[in-house]
Amino acid sequence: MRIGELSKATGVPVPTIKYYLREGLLPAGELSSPNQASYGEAHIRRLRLIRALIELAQVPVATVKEILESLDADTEPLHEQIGRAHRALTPTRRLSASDDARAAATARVTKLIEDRGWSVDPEAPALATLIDTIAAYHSLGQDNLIAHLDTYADAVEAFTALEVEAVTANPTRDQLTESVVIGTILGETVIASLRLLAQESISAELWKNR
Amino acid sequence: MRIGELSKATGVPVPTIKYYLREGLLPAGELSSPNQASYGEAHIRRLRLIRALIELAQVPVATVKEILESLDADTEPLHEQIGRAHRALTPTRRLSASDDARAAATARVTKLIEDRGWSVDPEAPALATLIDTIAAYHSLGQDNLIAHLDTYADAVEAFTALEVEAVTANPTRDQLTESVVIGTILGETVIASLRLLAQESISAELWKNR
DNA sequence: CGCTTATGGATACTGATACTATCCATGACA
DNA sequence: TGTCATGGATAGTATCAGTATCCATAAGCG
Repeated sequence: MRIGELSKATGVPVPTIKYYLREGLLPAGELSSPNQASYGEAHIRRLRLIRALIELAQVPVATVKEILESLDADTEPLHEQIGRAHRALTPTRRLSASDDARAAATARVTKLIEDRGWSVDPEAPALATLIDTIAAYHSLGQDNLIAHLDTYADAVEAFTALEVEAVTANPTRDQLTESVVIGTILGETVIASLRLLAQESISAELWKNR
Repeated sequence: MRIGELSKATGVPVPTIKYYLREGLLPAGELSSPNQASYGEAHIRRLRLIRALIELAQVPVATVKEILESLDADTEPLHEQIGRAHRALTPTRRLSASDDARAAATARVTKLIEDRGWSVDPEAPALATLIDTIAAYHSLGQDNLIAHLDTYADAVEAFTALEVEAVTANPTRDQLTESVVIGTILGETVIASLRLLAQESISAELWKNR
């Protein structure tokens, strides 16, 4: 397959494919001569994955590169490989809060994790994000919403076990790690969309005549 | 309060505040003379909200502006005002898929919505995003993950009713709409973080020695 | 064989986004 | 009275995600 066909097969413009090649998101095709390379099925798959991450999940190109690199690093132990992908998948979203707001939020989150018996790396970026977000709720005067943290955690527990299980069913290691990435990222989009639809539906019902 | 104090109170640099004023995110202070304005508590609150949306939830500045405008448009009926804010909150994330993949995804999603008796505007951006995401799962060979769509929907239903209820408890209309915005956006961050933590915890347990 | 078109590779350019920096005339305040 | 901050305007910057252009070469067609 030549680059033009790869472009047709995926709907990605040729210059964009060249850009991804330059950036190392896509492995180079097999060169048959200095200006002729051929691409295969793997390139189509990779390109689809790249587009899904960038367009649907809004993952920055540099992060996509990291993720793909960790996908291809199949020499290290599985849980480390996945951890690396996972870390790349977690955006670092921070917001400086006052010290005591942070302390309170940290306490709240620590308690939640303890109560549930989760084993969480204290360095996990998602942990910092969660704490900052709780602190932000507080500083925005929305403490009443923090009260529902356990409801969120319950709901999350309800599907996470199934997600991990579904992913584990993959026969090969490559497929497993790829499923982790896709499941983690696209799953977030699915959950967010469902939530918005459910909110719309419920609130339309409730506030019809206010 | 002068701009320098506003800056100190919120941690936002003065030039950035000026930028937000220029962009219309923040209402101008009350001018006491051509080069002297005073800002109040409302400005602090507004600025905190802006920063939370931008930093934590990665909402683009232009969207923040739309959101704030809908917050301030308290002449229209409540559900319309909220609908407008809600629409601004929903990022339009699209990915072109093959026609039959889209059709299948649309059917799947329509069925889900019907089964649950949700009333959803067919124009809702979240709907298009959901359909595209389902189609993307398929084109990435992850149909097995689509099987869990109902599990996600169950979990989402579990907290959405409570969320809407919590928000409804707000005494004034202004507070209610602001809560909707904060709850919708920060809630997403909370859910995403919790999910990542839960995934990490469960998968660490499961794949310790693979 | 010749001609058009596509290709790989390199380099340069673009448009959007979110700030920063600078400038200036004026005003606050010590 | 002098220093500093301020409002307002305009210009500059860094990053990101592509696009565009160029070139020498190669493929495919008649």
